[in-house]
Amino acid sequence: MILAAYREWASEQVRQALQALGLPQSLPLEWRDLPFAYTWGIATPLAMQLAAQEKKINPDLDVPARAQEIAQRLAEHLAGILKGDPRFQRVEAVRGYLNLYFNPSHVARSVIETVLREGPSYGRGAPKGERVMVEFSQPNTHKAFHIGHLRNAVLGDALSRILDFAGFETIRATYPGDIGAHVIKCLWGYLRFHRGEEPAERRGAWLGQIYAEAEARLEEADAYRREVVRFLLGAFREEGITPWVREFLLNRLSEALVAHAASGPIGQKDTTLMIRAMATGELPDLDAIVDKDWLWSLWEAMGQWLEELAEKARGRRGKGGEADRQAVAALQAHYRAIGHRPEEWNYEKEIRALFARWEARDPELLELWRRTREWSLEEFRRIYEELDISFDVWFFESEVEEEGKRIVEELIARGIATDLRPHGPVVVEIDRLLGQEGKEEYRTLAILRSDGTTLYSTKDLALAKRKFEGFHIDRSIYVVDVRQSLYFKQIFKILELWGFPQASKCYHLAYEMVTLPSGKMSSRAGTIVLYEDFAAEARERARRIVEEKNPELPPEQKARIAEAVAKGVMKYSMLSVDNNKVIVFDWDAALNLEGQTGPYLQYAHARACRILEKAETPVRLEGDRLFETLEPQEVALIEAIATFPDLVQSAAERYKPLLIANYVFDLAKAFNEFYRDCPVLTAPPLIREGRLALVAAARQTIANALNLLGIPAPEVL
RNA sequence: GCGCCCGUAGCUCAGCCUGGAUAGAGCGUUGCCCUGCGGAGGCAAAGGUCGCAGGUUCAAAUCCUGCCGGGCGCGCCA
Repeated sequence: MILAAYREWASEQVRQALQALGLPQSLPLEWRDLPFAYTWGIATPLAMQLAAQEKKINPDLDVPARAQEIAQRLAEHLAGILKGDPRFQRVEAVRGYLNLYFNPSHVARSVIETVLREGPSYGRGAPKGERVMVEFSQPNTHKAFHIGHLRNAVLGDALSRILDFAGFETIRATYPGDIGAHVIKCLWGYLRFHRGEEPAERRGAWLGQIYAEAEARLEEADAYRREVVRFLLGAFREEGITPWVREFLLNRLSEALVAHAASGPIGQKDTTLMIRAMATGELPDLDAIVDKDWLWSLWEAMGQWLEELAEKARGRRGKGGEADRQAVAALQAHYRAIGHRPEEWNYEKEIRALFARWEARDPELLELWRRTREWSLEEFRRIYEELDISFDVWFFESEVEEEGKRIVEELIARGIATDLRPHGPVVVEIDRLLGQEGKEEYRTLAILRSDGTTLYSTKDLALAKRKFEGFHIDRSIYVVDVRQSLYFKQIFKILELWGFPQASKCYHLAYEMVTLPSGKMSSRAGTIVLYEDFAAEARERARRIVEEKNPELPPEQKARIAEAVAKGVMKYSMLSVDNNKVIVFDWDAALNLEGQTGPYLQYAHARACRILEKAETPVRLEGDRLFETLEPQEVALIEAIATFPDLVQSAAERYKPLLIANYVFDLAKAFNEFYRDCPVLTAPPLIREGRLALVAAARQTIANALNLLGIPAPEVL
């Protein structure tokens, strides 16, 4: 903002110089920062561009030499006309660049004045008159809140803060997943293994454990079922089997299959699947087999067949008899090893029954859902509070289900969606609708299950409508992990086909996953890093260092500082990596308190506070002789301070909190270098006054920038 | 198969949108700096075929094309 004014002034001077020297003025003038440290000015490659242009007419031209010549002439001319201007310091031509240096004291004053005048608003952009909704943090209730969710929440929060500060009217929305398969599974696990239990605290996390346990048991049950079916279909071709045994088993099996096929259309379908599987030797899709009770009866029958076989084998004579007996014994051993576990066989059936109760709105189940849902939500609220993250709107998946179903009907009626029920789901064949059949760009999205129950997409369509119509937003940002990129592309396209003009203003801010050195986090393998544990460890490490550095502080202040440092270290480790980069979570790297970390920034802020506190004099900017001499470190610091407003706009435009994260680090670094080399309190009066004002401005800017990241800036660390 | 993302120092990452001077940090390693406002700091050294190959350009880590490695997506999951 401030620098922009200087840049404009410089541009005007260069334009006049070009005219005076009879050089072409057609090229757009570009300015860039000087690459050298501790200098203050801007540079333009204009002369190189002019020389390149001349080369088109004169191909033999030595471009670098000619560029330097032009730059030299411009520099000489500018030096002449700018002499005496208070803003100007010097101008030079280097390697074809035209470098223009500003009068440091002049700029210093205007920068610092601006910061001190605007205070917490320094860097705030003018109102844009545009309403933006940022949807972020969509954790599932009944599941654990882990560090992947943390990345999302921290990123969305920072983005919201940045957009708001940049001048957009920002609405922050969260969208917990409070219904769906995961909820049913969790409730099943609760009812089956933990009915009536309720821990006194951390009930949300406990529920997450129940969910993980349920998943594990279901997976185990699934493995069991597969083994059973594999044995049923493959026993006759096991190693060491004899023709006599094989024939017997195949006979019994075919009899059973024929009988089942005769039982009706379902039996026929199941039998077909089984026969095909037997032929190919591949396991059939278990979910496709409808009558699982029949499968189970087959399993029980298999036990009897083997008994029968064993009985008959006892009477077999000769060489073959021994082989037969051995084969049967092996089969029986295998059969017993797989075992008889009717409960596990039926887990899946129980889940389906629970789903049915849910769909029928069984009051008892609804009551349990409401109660347990609240356990999770109270934990989410506590986490958000802990992290200083707030929401203007709470959407719930459960609240948009019914509307979603209505929308699907509307889309069918308008020919956008294709109804394949009852043999398939309701789908939107997007590529076909766009007239690009054969292309695989948008593909096909299912928006309602064949049984009429809702999908994630059903609810998202309803949610989008609610955002547009209920909140009159101009723009809609979805902070969701990168795996859903195609999905959101599809949803936005459907919104467009549906006729929402805001569809083009929907943006999926994708971010990469948080993984572990060992790979993906998995609840099955028990490798999920809970937010809770991360935060506890962060607090503990922060507490230890506060204890070490400031043992004399009152305990409650130590606790407050540790809290702030923990927040800083967690958030910064999530924000200082670009969105599209996987964060491989490493405890020591994530919780390091030195180097490019949150506490480094907070430390710089605390140091500035300390100087201001010790000065015991108000910060003033009076008299003309301030900033007459400036150390390079002072110039660098002022420059860093001055770029903040531009950076805010850029971060908002590009949806990149990372820019702010990197910026605060550079700023804090500049401050620490200044701190080291430029004493404030012990300096002579005039210099002391100027530096004190600079410290105040630096402190303010660090605080403002940290605030955009949601990181607290304590006065004492 | 189709699509998206990543590949820069021993490790973790900025820089790429919008091409520009000697490619920057942090961690780690080595050596310094507290009788100065807080050493959670600062200074210095070592460390680079910017994945590879073409192309565009006066100029390429940056733009384009092709390849090679790695990750992810393409469900009646969310």
